[in-house]
Amino acid sequence: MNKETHPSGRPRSEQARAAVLNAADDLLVEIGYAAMTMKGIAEKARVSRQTIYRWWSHKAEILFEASAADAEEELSIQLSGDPLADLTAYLEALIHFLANSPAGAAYRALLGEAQQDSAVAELLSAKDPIGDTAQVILKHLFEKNQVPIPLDQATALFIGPCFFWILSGRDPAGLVPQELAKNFLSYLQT
Amino acid sequence: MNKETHPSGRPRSEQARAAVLNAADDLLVEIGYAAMTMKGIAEKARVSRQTIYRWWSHKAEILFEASAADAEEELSIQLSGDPLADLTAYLEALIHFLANSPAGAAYRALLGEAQQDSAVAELLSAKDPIGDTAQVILKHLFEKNQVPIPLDQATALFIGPCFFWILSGRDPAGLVPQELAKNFLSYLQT
Amino acid sequence: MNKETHPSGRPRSEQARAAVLNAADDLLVEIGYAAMTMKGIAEKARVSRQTIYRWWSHKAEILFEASAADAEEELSIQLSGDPLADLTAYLEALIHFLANSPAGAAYRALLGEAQQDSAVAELLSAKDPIGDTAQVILKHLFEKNQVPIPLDQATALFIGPCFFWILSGRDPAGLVPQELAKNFLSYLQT
Amino acid sequence: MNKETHPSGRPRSEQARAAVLNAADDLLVEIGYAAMTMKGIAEKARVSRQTIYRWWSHKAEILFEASAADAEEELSIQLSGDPLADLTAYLEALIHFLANSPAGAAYRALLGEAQQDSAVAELLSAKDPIGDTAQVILKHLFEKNQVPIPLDQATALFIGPCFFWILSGRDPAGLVPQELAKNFLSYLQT
DNA sequence: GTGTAATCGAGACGGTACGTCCTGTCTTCGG
DNA sequence: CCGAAGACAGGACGTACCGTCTCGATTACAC
Repeated sequence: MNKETHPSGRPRSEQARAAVLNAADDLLVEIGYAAMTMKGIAEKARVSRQTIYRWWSHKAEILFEASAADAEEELSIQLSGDPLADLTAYLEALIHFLANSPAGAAYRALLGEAQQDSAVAELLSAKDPIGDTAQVILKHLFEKNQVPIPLDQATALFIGPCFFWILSGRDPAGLVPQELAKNFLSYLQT
Repeated sequence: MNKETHPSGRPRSEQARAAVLNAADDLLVEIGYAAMTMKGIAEKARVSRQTIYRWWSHKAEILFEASAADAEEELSIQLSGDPLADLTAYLEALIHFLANSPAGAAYRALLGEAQQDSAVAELLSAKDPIGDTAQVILKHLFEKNQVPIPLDQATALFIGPCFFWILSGRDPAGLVPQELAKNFLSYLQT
Repeated sequence: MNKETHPSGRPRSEQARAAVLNAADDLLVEIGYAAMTMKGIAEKARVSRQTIYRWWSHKAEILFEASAADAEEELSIQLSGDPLADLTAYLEALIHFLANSPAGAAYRALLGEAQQDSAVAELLSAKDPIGDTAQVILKHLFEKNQVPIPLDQATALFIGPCFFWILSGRDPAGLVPQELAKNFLSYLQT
Repeated sequence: MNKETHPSGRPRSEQARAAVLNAADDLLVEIGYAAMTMKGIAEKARVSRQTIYRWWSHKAEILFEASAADAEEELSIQLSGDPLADLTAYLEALIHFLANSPAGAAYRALLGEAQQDSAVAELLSAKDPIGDTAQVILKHLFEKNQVPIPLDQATALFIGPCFFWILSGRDPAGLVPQELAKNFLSYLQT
């Protein structure tokens, strides 16, 4: 038996699920997170409101599911092995993600919501697209050298400045990824 | 003289203004930003809804006005002249502000809203309590030494890690202000 | 069969409909038409405001639906066949209706509103409780004798004096139904 | 001393009074009675809201004062001495007044309000433009002949049918003043 | 002239209803 | 059991008008 045994009754409609996630994605770009409503998503997806509430509890949850894969992909870079190049590449991807990508807009919206709503906060800490991908880069980097600080603190030092810069509304053009990467590397060698 | 001559009509009630700001402050602590409503603020302040809309356009604007002074004060530290001590003290204040203070909760809420609402974004960039106070510390620090990078980028490097750490929902106990300050100083000397 | 097949979705709640009409009826008696509000009706009926707006557009429409049946009944008299007796009985019913009955108060309110609001005017002309019932009496009367004037003009001659007397605020005790009926009959014989 | 001795202080502005009455008149024609507001009148008249409330208590009161003179004039006909001609002329004036004149629209609005608001009812019964003018005609008519019924009841018989016809929303073109007058005269001779 | 007093405009105040919107739940029918 | 449709109670939205209030400015009469 390879298939999950179906309990009984009509199975969940994959079509409805996809329609909801697509609608959420589209609405985020079209009208923004704040203006998104459960009702709006349902109508855009041509899906009953009840169906949405059956499978998701917040619009945050929908958006998270809708954008997680995109976020993961946008922040996954090809590792070259050259530390400076890899760090720079990651920061470039991160800046683009946070400042220009729809998935990044979703992330910023969710992070904003997470400041107030602990359910959203848990969602993000369970699977943090930025923290997770950054750790992959750093873990690879640290395998060669012995490093004096914990991985998550290194992550904060690495991406914190970019994060602050963009979330506080500053112009992303003012950031120079290579400088930031160089600075981070020099710190590690201290 | 120096007093603004009253233009015409009944003057604005200072009592109403204060009542609204206090009500907003109280509600933030009691029920949180997301659950705050204009109606709720009006009722708590024993003020007409129209009176609120006459002077503020968003709950964000009210909260901003209500918490700006507190934020400013909490982030203003006594400068000792010792760079490491001053930076450490500021970071301690910042961490407490972001993680534990009501004014900090207001700030995080506003920052979250700013990701979606450009009106709130402007509000914050016009008078950013964190950026502004951090710059004061750094400006003072830089007067002695020539520094190779612009002030605002130095600010990002200085506070970015803390900022990321807390906003991404990590435990503030994991931060060691003195280490962060030391690291920042060592970077400056490169 | 003869039952309307239910189109789709949850069917309209008969309970809510009745609660609204009752609430409107009660409020008319308790506080009067002018003081009635959509909000007040909703609260009294323990019904959502939206539910009211879904089915009625004005308070006039609610009141009309609530009082139409009562009005019809109060103005329907048993025909005896004796012209003078029938006309007198109708005028007595009409005077009581206009001057003392809640349904009559509703009618007077609607007629007042109709002077300003064409939507209400249409409502009343589509189903005018007074005009309609009076015509029934007169039509029956006219079957025997040939009558030289149109039915609606005869109606105006018949009930116009009572109508004017009461709506202009005069004391209904000053009206003598039998005299009015006698006068009307003598006119018909001219 | 023929002038009321002025008590003290600034005297009432005749200009403001006229501006308010004109504004009320204009607004009645432009937007109708229901849409008229005290605020709207004040703004149209370029007058302070307080000034209005100082001298009038309802919009009904304003409108009454604004239209009373017009109503009086429109319903005052030149008496020829010929009963049929005079009655017909009056009914023609009445029909035009109720159906087409702005002053008549004001009257219908006030009468509608009077059904609900006793303050307005008193206003109208104190100085009823229709009842009063009709009585003038009838009183003159009755001076010659002995008449068996009270004046006010004769008034109701005379104008009631027109009154009902128009207020119930029927087309005034369906009324034939001369027929009504003839009918009324024949009744008097019974 | 110099009060004194009631007027005027302007416009803010606490209230309250408006009609709309969205929430999350429910009740139908049909697949 | 799922899903579409849509009605339900509830409650916030931002607006409008209510009638009252507090201003400064104006305009009369009385001293």
